[in-house]
Amino acid sequence: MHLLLVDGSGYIFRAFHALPPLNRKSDGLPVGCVQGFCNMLFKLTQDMDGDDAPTHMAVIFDAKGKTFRDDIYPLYKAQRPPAPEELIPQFPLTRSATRAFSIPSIEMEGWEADDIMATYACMARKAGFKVTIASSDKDLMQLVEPDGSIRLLDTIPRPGQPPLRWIGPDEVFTKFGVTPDKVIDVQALCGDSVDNVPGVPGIGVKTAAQLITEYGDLETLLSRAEEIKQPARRQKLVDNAELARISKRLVTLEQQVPVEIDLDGLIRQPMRPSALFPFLKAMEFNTITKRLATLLEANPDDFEPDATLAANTDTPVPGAPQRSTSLSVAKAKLAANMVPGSGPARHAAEEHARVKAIPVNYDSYETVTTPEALEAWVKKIIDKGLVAVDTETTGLDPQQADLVGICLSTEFGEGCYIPVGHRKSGDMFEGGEGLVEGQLPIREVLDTLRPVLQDKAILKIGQNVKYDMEVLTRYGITLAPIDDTMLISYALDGPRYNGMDVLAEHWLNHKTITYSELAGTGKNQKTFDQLEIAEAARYAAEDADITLRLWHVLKPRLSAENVTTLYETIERPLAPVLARMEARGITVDRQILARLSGDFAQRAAAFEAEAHELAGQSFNLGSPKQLGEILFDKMGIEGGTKTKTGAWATGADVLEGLAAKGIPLARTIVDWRQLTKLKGTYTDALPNYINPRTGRVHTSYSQASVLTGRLSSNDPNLQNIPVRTEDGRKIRTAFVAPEGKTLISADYSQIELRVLAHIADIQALKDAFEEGLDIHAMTASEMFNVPVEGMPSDVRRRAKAINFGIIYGISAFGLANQLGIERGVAGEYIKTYFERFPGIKDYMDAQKARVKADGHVMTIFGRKIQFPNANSGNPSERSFVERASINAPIQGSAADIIRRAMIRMEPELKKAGVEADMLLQVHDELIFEVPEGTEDQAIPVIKKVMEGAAEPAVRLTVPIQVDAHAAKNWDEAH
DNA sequence: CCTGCCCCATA
DNA sequence: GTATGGGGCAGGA
Repeated sequence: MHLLLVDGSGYIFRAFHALPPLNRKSDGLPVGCVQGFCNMLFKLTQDMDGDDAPTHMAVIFDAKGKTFRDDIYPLYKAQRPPAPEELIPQFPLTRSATRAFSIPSIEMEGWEADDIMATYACMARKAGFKVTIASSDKDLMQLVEPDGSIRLLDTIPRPGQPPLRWIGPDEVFTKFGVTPDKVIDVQALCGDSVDNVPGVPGIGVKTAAQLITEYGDLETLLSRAEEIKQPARRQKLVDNAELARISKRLVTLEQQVPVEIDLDGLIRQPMRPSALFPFLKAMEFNTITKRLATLLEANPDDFEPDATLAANTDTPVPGAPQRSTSLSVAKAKLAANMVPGSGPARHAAEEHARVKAIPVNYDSYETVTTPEALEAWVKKIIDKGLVAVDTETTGLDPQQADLVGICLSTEFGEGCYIPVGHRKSGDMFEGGEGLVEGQLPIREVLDTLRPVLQDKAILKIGQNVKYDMEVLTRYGITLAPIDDTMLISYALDGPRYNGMDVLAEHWLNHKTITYSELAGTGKNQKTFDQLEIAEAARYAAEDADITLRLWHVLKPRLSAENVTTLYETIERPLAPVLARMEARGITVDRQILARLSGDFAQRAAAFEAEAHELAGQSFNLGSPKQLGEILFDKMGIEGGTKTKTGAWATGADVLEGLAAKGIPLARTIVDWRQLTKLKGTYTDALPNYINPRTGRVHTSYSQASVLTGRLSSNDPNLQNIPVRTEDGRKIRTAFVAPEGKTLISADYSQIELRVLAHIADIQALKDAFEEGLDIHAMTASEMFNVPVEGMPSDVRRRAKAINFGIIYGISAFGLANQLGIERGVAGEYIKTYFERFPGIKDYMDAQKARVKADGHVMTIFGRKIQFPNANSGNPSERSFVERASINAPIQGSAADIIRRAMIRMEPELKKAGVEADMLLQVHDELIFEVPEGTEDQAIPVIKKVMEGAAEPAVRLTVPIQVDAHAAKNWDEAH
């Protein structure tokens, strides 16, 4: 028994590249490839004839669409150009050709041809077959068997070489330097630039083969990577272990594809003139027709050309065996990836168990107070190639806090604390005087550690490393490269377990010492420099120890759960970018804010007096409770609603309603609230955030707080600076460029609607964006049959609300509230919208189904957004999850896009020779500071980076538009 | 002094 | 209808 498997897709591309480009038949259909394909197929069967002729045969093709490999690594084969246009109609024709030759043609959605071939080869070998795979694809070399039961056959003509070249174990060894069973391990390390398999950067086939030969296999190599002598090579492997594991999964062929045809279905059939000649004649392949006519002793004139083949169809050839029609099997997830017992998942589980089993031992921690001890730690770090680092400081503001100590750990269960800034508790007014004795001088410690902290070959692991980076930057140390357990956890599980204490509790079942236990709480809480060194050391060294443990638990999960790409391409590189933005800060004009505060205070006081007058009594306008009682109890206004705790609702929408009903007090309160809000939250608060050292305001971005992947900003929050009202915008005028500089604001136009159009594949929306239309007006025109020209503003406003509603997972209830209309009317609007844009409903239903089935939805860049209560018994909770699951991929994909833009921005600006400092991010907007007069150089670069940020990982099917303006303050630049 | 609630600023 | 952070009030320590 002998099975011949033909790599059909390989044959097509070979035919395409080997033959003169445009060979068309008389009706213009390009068929050059089909012709080449037929010739090669025919020649192969002729060449294989003889004593050892195949008894079974099939041609296997790649199916359209994604495979499980795209889930593992979205960049897989990402840089492949799309198939040439003239090739596209020829794909189905090659299937028809195969069937015309009475050979089964097999392809399955969700799998590559290689997987199907691997499956058949494996099946056949077990059944005692000999297997030949006609392909020169090196990825198939992993299937070669030492006993010769599976071989490849390379039939590409090469000058000076025999037409048929067998590839057995020896040939594989020549190519990869290892036996066939180790080929995947080698490929995992060296990668493949053609298919975009990453491998370990900087490791080629030779090095890979040498490493695998020495360590036996990939997993052993990775677990013992720290033993490698060459520092650079060791570091590459330690850093990129997960990438290697991913690569291995990408190159490993699946041998368990659920094929529908068994081996008996592949028994060779004689060529049948009734199948063959109608096809060949339709294709107008005269030469091969003649040759086959001779061979089969048939007369082609007895057959009519198959008319169905004149067009571009995949109609089966009449008379061809039924079983050989193409298969289309629904994409199924590979069992191997789901089972916890398999490769990366098992590795992750084992690491978790190993780390968890070792209890925290505070006695094992060391306090470093001598140069010798410090040197010993440096040596340990160099030997190990990685270190967990944590800094202890006097406060929480990374732009102000002073360094008090550094903790390190190279081996979990161990750790040290290096105190450098503990102060004596001297007189209480000065807050202490002088350093506690017995600490190494801070300069000496930093100078000793600097080489390892900046060493490219030593990985620094931290929890919320951005903080430590900012502190250390102020002491002249650039911490790099880094890994961050908080960000790894965020990439895996979202913001669910933020904070090291929660992570330690959850993953290690260990309660860490809390800072309150150590330093007290409230206004008497000690700052870190006031703590006893011995006490501080336990807490601090534990931080480093736990961080390293968490890293060992969490890092392997990245590859086991297909999150490596997200982490490596978005989260990890973003942290240093944010650190620099925070360090730069932005100039805020104190005078402007002070003037505004005065103005707002005066006007608010007038409103307050007016309100007391109208209410007929004095009361606290800031108390919703008192206000509600006055409006609805004392004044007896009808129609008030209660909040869920039973208090009167007095929100702005309620008050607007009352004002419209002719209650002047309501309007007065709204106006008063607006002014006091602006004053309290902005004009009074912001000046307190001006850093005395830099004279600027430094917000802090949280990279790991938001479910959808957005950033959040706090202390102060610079992502909610007012913009909608005139008074509000005045606050923006206080955000200024310093002398000699200009601000640039660049914002994505309608990014979320564009993302929606792409994800949900809504042609009407895409067309509108392509044509640069006013999207809300277009929607209004579609929905209400009103021409865009001269459209009343209220019609557009309604459409705009609906568009936003769609993004938010619309409900009739919510839309009615927003527009102040009846529920029923809102329901009709939604119905009409779904009719006009039918794909939207499909998208929404798909997300709802997905979140129920998987417990998560995904952005286009593979960020998973978890909804643990997707199947909650509580109906309102469930509806909430449904709406959020509709919104999350849209908001999240947009968030991923701007994150990618931010990561690329600095290098691209530098490359373009443009000096521009990125200062702020406000979800769809980036703010820069540039030297005055260079705006026109900076803006095009900024726009280009932002507009192209999705590429090449995702090719968006809508244009992305960024608007950018320059001015001296944020209000005018926006 | 801490916490929950209400309200409101942004995308 | 989505996602946040923060100020002020009120109530319970």
